[in-house]
Amino acid sequence: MEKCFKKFDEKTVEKLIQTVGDALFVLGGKWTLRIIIALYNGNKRFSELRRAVNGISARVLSNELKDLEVNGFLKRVIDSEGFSVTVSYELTEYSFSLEEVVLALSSWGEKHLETIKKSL
Amino acid sequence: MEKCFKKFDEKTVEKLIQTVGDALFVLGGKWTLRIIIALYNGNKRFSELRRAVNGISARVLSNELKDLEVNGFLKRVIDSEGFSVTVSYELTEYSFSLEEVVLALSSWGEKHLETIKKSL
DNA sequence: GTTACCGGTAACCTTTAGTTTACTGGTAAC
DNA sequence: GTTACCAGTAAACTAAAGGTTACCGGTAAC
Repeated sequence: MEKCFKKFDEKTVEKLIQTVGDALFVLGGKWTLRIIIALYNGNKRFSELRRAVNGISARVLSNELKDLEVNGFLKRVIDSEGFSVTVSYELTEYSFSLEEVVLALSSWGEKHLETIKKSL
Repeated sequence: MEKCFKKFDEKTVEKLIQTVGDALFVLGGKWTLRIIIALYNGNKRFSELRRAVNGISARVLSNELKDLEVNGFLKRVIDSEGFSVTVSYELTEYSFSLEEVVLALSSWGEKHLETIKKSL
């Protein structure tokens, strides 16, 4: 039960610490992944995102969207064809490289919540 | 290239946002996962952890270890058999439910770093 | 013409996370 | 006996993240 867990050697652990750290540096924020996920089922406008990502303030959403654009996760799409200009946000292909991460976090988060509920 | 990404419906997205949020609430910190990973290749003592998890201060490590123990990720093991008492930290089985998350984050983090290097 | 939504921005404030420095009492090596 | 490692802790601080309130010009409905 104990020794069987020692499956990683030192070098591997060192590398895992580094790469997981790199990933969390980008994705570890409270809102980053939630915003990306909210765009998984199609483009959304600013106010739609505010509703989808419950609890986020306009200021934070605005800042996050800028960061996400700079980091290549989404594009700001301006449509000036109609009477009024509309802005919407569209994921880039790069965002979809996060699918594995999102699914792993999601299924762990779900199990974790169950575990907590049982222990109460 | 666009429509093919719309593979999640609204309900699914809503649930993903929730569960990923729950997971990040526990794991999203700067140090949490790094400490857990550092223990993957066997128990470590306080000062060993400080060295393994580069850059962490004693205070933060101490606090994190308390949280991790309360949340059931590790046990503080006191060995008073020798001449001097030694303390070490041991992962619980529950920590190993994180393997998928760790591997997903790690491989994404690695790819992300390459992407950034190329774009410079 | 007033009310409301849209896509934000600015200024200010609070909370959380993390750092630094200094210190503790005990063991052990030189 | 002094130097150093061990496992931390306390206090005081800084930095970063996030929240609150108020506001902007524009469109559009009633």
